[in-house]
Amino acid sequence: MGRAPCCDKANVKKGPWSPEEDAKLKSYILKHGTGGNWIALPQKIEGLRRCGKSCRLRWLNYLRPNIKHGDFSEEEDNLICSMYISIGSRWSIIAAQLPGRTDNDIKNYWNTKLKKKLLGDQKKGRVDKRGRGNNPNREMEKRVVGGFNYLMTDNMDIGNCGSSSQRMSYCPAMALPMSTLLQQPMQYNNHELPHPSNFDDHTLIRKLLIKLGGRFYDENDHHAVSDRFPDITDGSSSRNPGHEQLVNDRAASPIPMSHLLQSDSHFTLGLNANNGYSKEGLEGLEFLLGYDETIVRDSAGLLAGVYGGRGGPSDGTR
DNA sequence: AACTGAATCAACCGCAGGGCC
DNA sequence: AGGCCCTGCGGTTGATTCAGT
Repeated sequence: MGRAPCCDKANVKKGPWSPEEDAKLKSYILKHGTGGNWIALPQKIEGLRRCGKSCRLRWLNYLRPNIKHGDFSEEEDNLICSMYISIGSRWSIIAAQLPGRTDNDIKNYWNTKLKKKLLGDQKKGRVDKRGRGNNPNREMEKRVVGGFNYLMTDNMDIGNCGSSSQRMSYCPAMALPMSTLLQQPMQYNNHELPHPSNFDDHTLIRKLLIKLGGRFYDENDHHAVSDRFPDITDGSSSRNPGHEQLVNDRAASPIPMSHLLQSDSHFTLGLNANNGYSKEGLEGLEFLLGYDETIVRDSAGLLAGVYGGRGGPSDGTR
């Protein structure tokens, strides 16, 4: 049983591409196109002993025209961070918003630089020879990211952001300036994984949640919409096309807080272990919020509700 | 200058999903 | 309906480069 290999592994070259290989692939594709079949492509190129998958990757990430390499701008940083917080590691979707950037580039950039920037520039804990391994930072990152992903992705139908034709595309109202995320760098004991109760930095995440949650309203609170949705009325975050329409749409139908707290609500995060939510997500969420169950429940439900999320069961797989 | 650990990034791998037969 | 094949995606690996001592 098992899947047939995509190519004859014994007869294909692996590893870095040589300039000659690049030239062959590039000139062929520019002349003839890919023919809609990457697997068959290498056989058509004289002297190119590469797997079709490898050709595709090389073309998409390096050879195709208008690829942008090198430093990311502050604008790009902001967009990547806010989109990561919004939709998680959907690199291809994020890349689609950054002309000339590839998903691989963005992924690498996030993993090597932005994540550290976002989480603060802590000293390293125990690491292996290659800087990987089981150290407190990585563990914390996993949990923080797990919490973010759970909050921001698992409970949201991001397809509700923007028009249906732009399903899975960037939701501009969710963009946060990098400065917001960085205003309170994380600090913790370098030598051991901090227990959530000692993890002072959840205040940063809370700030983030509060900022995001600011789009919510409590039906018992009769403040004007403009008080609860300042970014809608001050125009400060309207640099993205379509933003104004989107926030106006939201202002027209803010979600009552009571929806969050109904056990059968689409917007509620149940904390019952049997409800199917991923353990990893809940742990991350708890970690982020210092095991404050009320805040965990309210924030997750709130975020899910704000962004049209469905609090339905999830097995944690995609 | 040499060594070592950390950072970077290109490339690989396995899987999921969709299209086609 | 079900199996096969291909594409695209995200996670991971490993070679190379960089920086610190």
